[in-house]
Amino acid sequence: MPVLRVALDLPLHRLFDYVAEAASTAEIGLRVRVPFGRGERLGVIVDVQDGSDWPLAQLKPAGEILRDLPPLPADFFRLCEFASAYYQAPFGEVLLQALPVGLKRLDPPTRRNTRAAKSTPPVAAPELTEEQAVAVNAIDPAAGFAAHLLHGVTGSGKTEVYLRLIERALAAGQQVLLLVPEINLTPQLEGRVRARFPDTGVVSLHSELAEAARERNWRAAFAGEASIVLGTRLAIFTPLPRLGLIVIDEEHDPSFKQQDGMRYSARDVAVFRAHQLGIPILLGSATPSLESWANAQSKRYGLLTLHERANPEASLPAVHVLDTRKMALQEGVSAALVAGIKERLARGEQSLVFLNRRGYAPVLACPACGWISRCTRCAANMVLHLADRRLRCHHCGCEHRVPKACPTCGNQDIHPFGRGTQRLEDWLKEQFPEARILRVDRDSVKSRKQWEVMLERIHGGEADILVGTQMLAKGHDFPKLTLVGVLGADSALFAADWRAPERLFAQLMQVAGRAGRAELKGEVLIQTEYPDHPLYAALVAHDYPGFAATLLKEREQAGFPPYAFQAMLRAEAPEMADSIAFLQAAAALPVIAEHENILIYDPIPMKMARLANLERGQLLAESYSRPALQAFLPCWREAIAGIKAPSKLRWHIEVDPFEF
DNA sequence: AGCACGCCGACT
DNA sequence: GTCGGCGTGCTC
Repeated sequence: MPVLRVALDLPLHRLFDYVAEAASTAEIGLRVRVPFGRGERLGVIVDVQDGSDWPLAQLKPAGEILRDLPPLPADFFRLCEFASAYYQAPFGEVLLQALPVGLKRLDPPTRRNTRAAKSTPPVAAPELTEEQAVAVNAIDPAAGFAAHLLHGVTGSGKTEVYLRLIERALAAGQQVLLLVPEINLTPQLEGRVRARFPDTGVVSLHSELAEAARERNWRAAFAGEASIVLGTRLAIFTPLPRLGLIVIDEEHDPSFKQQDGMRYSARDVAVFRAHQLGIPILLGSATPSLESWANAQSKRYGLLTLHERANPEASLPAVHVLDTRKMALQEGVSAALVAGIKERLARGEQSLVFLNRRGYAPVLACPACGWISRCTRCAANMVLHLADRRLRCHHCGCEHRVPKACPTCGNQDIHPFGRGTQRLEDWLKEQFPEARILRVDRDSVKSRKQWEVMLERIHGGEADILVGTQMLAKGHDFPKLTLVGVLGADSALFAADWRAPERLFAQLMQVAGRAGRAELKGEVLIQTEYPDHPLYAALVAHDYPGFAATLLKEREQAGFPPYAFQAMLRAEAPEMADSIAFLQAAAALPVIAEHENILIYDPIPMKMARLANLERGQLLAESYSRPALQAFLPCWREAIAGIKAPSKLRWHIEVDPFEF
């Protein structure tokens, strides 16, 4: 009797075998109901064989094979195998995570009708600039795998390059996968794609889509009915029968990295997928990740540069650094910035004040006894939100009412320290009573709908001053915006996380790009206590390549990625001592000595040591050789699984870790 | 991960 | 005397 090898959604690094009455390799890739333990589960048939490693008599008979969906193809399995091996994640988990929830249910779902899209005339393609044409022509779809980095400042017309390449792929009968960091923050990109290709099936795939819509879109993509798939990181695992091109917009964006479950980088998985299929991949950014930049410098990736803004009238904004040590500040705002805003108000132009800290104030404190509003569950301060008079922990989400007096000494005179967007908004309202001020952060914009309404109001000229967090920095064209002020950026300069400067540069570059996109000249004022920091010098000079070269040199000297390859073992338990003891045991395992070129650091508490009542530690494993690290990790993982630990202890391995 | 079985404290 | 705590072991 044939034996089915079945992948199940379990945290186990193995497959399960079942006997089937009649099955052939034609069934590989189909879903199957199988008895498991005392219940039943849905799995995916990964192989059909004559025998099994297990005693045949112990194999249970497989249940119904579901045939409402064509079999998942071999290249999809190979993609999941790669991710599973690379990220040390169980194969079944990787595989089933790629399916919409409806397809993971035991009962075959009822099929829904897909409605036909109505046809509208396509929006005409604008003429390409010379640099755009060079970029488009550099990518040869017939040449097989090639990765290209498209480096272009905001407004240089990267999207038009994507659209031309998409057009070409569509003409060749191929599907295109376009990945974006957060689809809800860039509704206009989706609009642009649909407007340009009105007769082509365009579907979006992201986590905020309702279950039914996500399944419908996934099916359309898998069936090859949709030729353009526009999605967030999770879309990289969609099986696409005719995939011919992958485009990753804002490739540096941290949201391509999944931060829970399987901690994968959708960008890296995408490069593997393109390589596996022998198709081109285009990575676009104004501030590429150092990894991609290094790959372009070493010619592993092609480098395509758009130096100029597509609209020649729109010059790059003038960036000025304001040394706040030499000036009096009012509520953290310099007189120069106030004057700049005043000027814009008089001219009927918009200003944006960027402060990447939401809430009213980051902490509430008692000057008499030194009490501060700490979260009881996390190693973090509770942020004051004055709008609803609550203290909120931005890490675990717990919150409570603002106390009227100090909880420890009873002092009535407790005050907020520091500034968030709400406080800034209040102060700006006092300063500019005649101005219309709009605050844009996760507290004021909670849904895609609200975000669209907000964008419309900004575009419609309903706001004179925008106050906001990095939400405001994401790819938007505000034609009347001519001044950007940046507050409180310095803290990232000296952060323990060595990736912080790279992120700050990208963020500031992005927010600076909001200023002066049309015919109006833009100005950016950055308030800092470190005006001579090379990061600000690079911003003033609009010199990403110079800044990247400096950072890469530092990374090389320090032996950091991309010059070293890392994996982080993290443990969390109610007591830090248990987490650290576990990590110490992992650091002392004999498998480490059995592998060459593996360096294990000492266990340390994480920067956010306590989160939601769990105390967390981490242990870094490093190698100068990617293959050496990859050979080591599965052995290490297995040995770690054998360590005796308190039952409440949880652990995971993160390959290519982000947070330090 | 679930979900069993399996041995020690406070309840009808 | 039982209900139930979660410690450990297994799932083809």
